[in-house]
Order: sequence, then C-alpha cells, then structure tokens
Amino acid sequence: MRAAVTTLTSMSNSRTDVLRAARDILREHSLADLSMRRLAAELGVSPNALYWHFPNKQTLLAALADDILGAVAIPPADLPWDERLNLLATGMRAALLDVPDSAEVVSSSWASGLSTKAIAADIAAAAHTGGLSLRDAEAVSTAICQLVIGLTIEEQTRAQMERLGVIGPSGRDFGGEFADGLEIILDGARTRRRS
Amino acid sequence: MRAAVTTLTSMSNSRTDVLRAARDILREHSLADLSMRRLAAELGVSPNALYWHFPNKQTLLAALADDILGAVAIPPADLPWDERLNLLATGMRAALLDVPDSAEVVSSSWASGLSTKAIAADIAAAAHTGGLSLRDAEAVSTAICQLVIGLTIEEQTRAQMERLGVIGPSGRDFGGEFADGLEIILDGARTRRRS
DNA sequence: ACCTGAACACCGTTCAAGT
DNA sequence: ACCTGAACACCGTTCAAGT
Repeated sequence: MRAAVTTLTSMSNSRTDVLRAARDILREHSLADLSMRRLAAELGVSPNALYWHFPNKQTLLAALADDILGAVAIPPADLPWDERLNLLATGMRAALLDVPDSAEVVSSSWASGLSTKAIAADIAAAAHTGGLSLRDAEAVSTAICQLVIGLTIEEQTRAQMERLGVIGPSGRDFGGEFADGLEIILDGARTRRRS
Repeated sequence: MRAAVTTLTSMSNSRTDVLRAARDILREHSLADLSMRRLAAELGVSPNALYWHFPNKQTLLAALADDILGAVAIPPADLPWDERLNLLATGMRAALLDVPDSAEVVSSSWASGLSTKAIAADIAAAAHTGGLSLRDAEAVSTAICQLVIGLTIEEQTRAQMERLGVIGPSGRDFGGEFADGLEIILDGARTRRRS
C-alpha cells in the first residue's frame, strides 16, 4: 500500500523531488532560470513551500552540488595510484559536464561551507594511499579540484552563451586544456611519492 | 582650467569613477551589496545612468576584475623562472585578497569571456621563457590561475560569513593550502623544463 | 508533514526624453 | 556627453495560517 501511495502524481513533494526538479531546470534551461519561484512553479507549489524542505536557497544548491558529484565512481583500489587520480579527476569533470552550470553551483557550495566536499576527500585519500604524505595528498586534491571546477565553469558558461546564440564558438579545446593541466599536477604529485 | 573642472565634486561620472565606486562597495560591504541600483546611489545618479558607461552589469564586473588584477607586478626577468612563477601566483592572490569577494568577480568575468585574462598570459609567458613549450606553459598557467581563483573564492566567502557573524572561524589555513598546492604545480612544471 | 496568501524589500534592464 | 522618470518583469525570504 505504500507503493500505491508513492505512485500518485499529485502527492506532496519530498526533498528528493525538489532536487530532481532543480536538476531538470539546469538541464533544460540554466542556472539563471533556477530561482526559488520558478522551481516552486515547476513542482506545482507556491515559492514559500520550498522553505519547508530547505532553510534557504544556498543550502538547496549545496545539496544539489553534492548530489551531482555523488555520481563519481571510486576507482578500483588495485589500479596504480596515479591512474586512480586520473579517473577521479576525469569522472568529476564528466559528472559536472552532465548537468549544465553545475560547476558554478559546486563552486559556490564549496565556498559557502555547506557542501560535504566528499570528492575532494576521495581524491586526497587516493593520493595518500599512493604514497604521498597527508599534506601532499591534500595539496594535490586541492589543485585537481580547483582545476576541474574552474575550467568547467568556463566551459559551461561558454556553452550556455553559445546555446543562447549570444556569442559564437570560442575555439577553445577545454578537454585538451583539462588533460594538459591535470598532467602537470600529476607530474608534480609523482615527484612527492616516497614509496 | 581643465584641472579646475575635474576637481569639482558634483561633476558627471566617468567610467573610472564607476569602477572606483564599485570597488569601494566591495571593500566596505560585499558582492551581495554590489547591485546596479546601489552602485548608482553611491554615485548619486539614477540606476539607468550606469548604462551609459557600460552595456550591462557583466561588462562592468569584467572591467573591475581586470582592474583589480592589473595591480600585479611583472617580476624582473633576471630572476629564476620558477621564482617568477611563484611571485606572479602570490601577487595574483594578494591582489585578490586586497578586495573582498573579488575572486568571485574574476571567476565569472573569465567565464563570460569579457575579461582580458592578462595575468594568465603573463604567467604563461613566464613559464615559456623558463624553457617550457608553449603548450606546457599554458597548462601551468591554467593550473595556477584556477588554484588561485578557486581557493581565494573559498577564503573570501568564509571571511565574509565570519564578518557577518553568520558562522565561526573555519580553522583552515588558506595561505598554507595555497603554498602547498602551488608547490605541487611548480614541481610538475620543473618536470617539463627542457633547457 | 506539507502547503497557501500576502507581503517586504529588493533586483537588472529598457525606453523615451531631457540638458 | 551624461543623466532622469517611469515602467517591466522579475528576485529571496518571512509570517501567520491552513489541512
């Protein structure tokens, strides 16, 4: 009977429904369109209803950010440590590219301190088990995460502007820029390996 | 006579006046307070007057971002190349820390494509003259700039929240995190040197 | 547990017009 | 060259109240 209840379309919304609707707005529109008012409209409720689920917009966006980055798989532990770092970084970028404007959302969520930053901890852990000191591992994680987030913000903003026809193609190869920047950092990381 | 005219206090505003006022709002308040309406009020004009100087807010912020990063000095060419990179990165971070919330402004300005990104070119040039290929030099520049911008966004956002008393000290050592991350990247850069 | 009505104090931007 | 008046179409958030 519980199943029957949850299949009704006009049920009340849960936290998960709100986050799914928020992601849909990013997918079909943009961050500029992700307002509390519009999100509420999409869910068929009034704007203030959202404040039952989240204390404010910032907290909602942080939950969304963690949600999106939760899709990144932890690479098998039997792979070489630097390959695990590569997979984590590439997976992080792919998860962000999967949802338009999500890099911007992640950036402000990490800044606000409302995000768990789980992926940063995962990357640091991979570097540490690879033989780096905890401190070096965290430095590598920081450099990787900021590279991924920063470059993806640029890429997604350009993509959004091109989609709106407000500007032409940039001619930049973001995939190449990412791969090159990452390799520099991984070279630096290998330099610190002690085992 | 020209001097006499420009010393009058109730003169019309120039582009430079607008940018100075914008920076003052960041200094004395925050990015959240930097609205076109409030900026206009600070200058004693009506909001729409600003649109004579700048086509939109985005363009105004990009000019402000380039302005703020224009304060970074180019290190003497006779210094070792990796020391020049260190000085540029440290100078970039210092210029951002000098104006609250400016890292966020720089991030969106770089993303919008309305910024010159002059500092990124300077850093790439320093790496290239240090013996890196153009491609490696640009990768190093990208990694450094994203580290500086990303970490400073986190630092300035925390600072703003602490200033508003909305949250306590984070206990993070941003200066240390920056130095550690930068050293990883510089180690990676030294790996690519060919001369 | 989840939502509404009504309101407060804001936004960026445009247009025609003024000096 | 620089600015105003008036308007359009929005924001996030709060409060008391409803079922």
